[in-house]
Amino acid sequence: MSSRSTATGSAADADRLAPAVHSAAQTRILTAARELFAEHGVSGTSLQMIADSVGVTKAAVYHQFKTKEAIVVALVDMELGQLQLALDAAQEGRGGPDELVALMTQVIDLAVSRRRMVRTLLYDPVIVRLLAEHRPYQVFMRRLFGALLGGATDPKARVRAAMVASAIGGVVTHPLVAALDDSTLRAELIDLAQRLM
Amino acid sequence: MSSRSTATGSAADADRLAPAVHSAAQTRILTAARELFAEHGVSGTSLQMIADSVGVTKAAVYHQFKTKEAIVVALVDMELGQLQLALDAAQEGRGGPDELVALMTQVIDLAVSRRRMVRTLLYDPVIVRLLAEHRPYQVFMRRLFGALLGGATDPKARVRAAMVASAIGGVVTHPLVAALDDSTLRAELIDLAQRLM
DNA sequence: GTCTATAGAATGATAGAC
DNA sequence: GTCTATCATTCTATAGAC
Repeated sequence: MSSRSTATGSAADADRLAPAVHSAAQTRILTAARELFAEHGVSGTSLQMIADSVGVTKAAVYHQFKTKEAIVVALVDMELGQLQLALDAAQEGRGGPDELVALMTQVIDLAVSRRRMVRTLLYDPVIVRLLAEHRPYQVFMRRLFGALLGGATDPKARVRAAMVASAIGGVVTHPLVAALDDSTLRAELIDLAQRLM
Repeated sequence: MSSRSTATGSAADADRLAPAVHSAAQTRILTAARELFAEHGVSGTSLQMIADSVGVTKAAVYHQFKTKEAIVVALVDMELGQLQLALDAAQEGRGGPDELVALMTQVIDLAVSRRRMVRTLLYDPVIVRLLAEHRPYQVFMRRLFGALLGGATDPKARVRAAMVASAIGGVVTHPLVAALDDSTLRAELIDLAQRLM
């Protein structure tokens, strides 16, 4: 029926990231914005650039999204929504070390397939602030980190979890592996991640 | 006398990052800019913000640095200059696995002590483009990656090197370890990095 | 080394027509 | 859903006085 909300993991329904539906025009804008944000960052991307990339005027963009921040929020919702599904899938068969391995694999799959957006999502100052200030994002990030930490909160566990998380996020954005194709990168990452745990 | 320029390592003198000398006024501006760039990113920081932070007008800032990019370049020079010294020190006693361990330790020290700037340096789109387009930076990054790869260029080595590099860079900026003090963080990082190699 | 004042372009955002 | 036209604000950058 509804989602579980136990002490160990998933959030209550009210705190879940709601999957938003977008019109065709909105989708065109979001697709262009994703590409531009990935290349220039959020602050480095103007509404004029987005409008030009879509092939419409600024006014048309503002008709679809009230503010620039609304575009950022819609994009973050989409990306984190994917991550939420991955986390759900990993926690499906609950408990044990299997959960962590499953989570790792899911996250690696996602990170590799969305390489271009990962850096922006993890490190762009505008998005970092957004994630820190909006309740639903806070709740989700806590759940994700919780799964990564597996209950522990000591320095050793924190550094290890931070390392696994940023190693995955960092590798897929690293110039050294820019030329590698997705499947090679994914295979190597899974191999190395398991050695880290 | 002058620096070595063998096949394996250091760059010729002409390609080394030259240590610039700055006036007191310039240093005040660079210090303020470093803090603001770290928090808002380069694109998210205006010259007005820098001027306000220093306590002068924009015109005074422009008197010290001809353009905003000149400020970015000066900052990147300073930070990479530190890294260059660390790389020099690590390659002092040449060869063997010792070099890699020494490099790791040096880089971790630097990354931990400059936590706030690391994210900007590694991931800010403006700086990423700067590093990719300016010759001296390209040369230095190649040298650094070369030391990290230890000669190998296969996918496995690339992913491993990218992982070590981004694990260090990523961990020190990660919210999970924000509360840890420098020495704890450094110790845990060195421990984990060695297990990665 | 810093100021006032300003130029000229670009920014985010809105009103109203089609 | 998109357009033209416009607003107020901010942006980088410069000229010239002190």
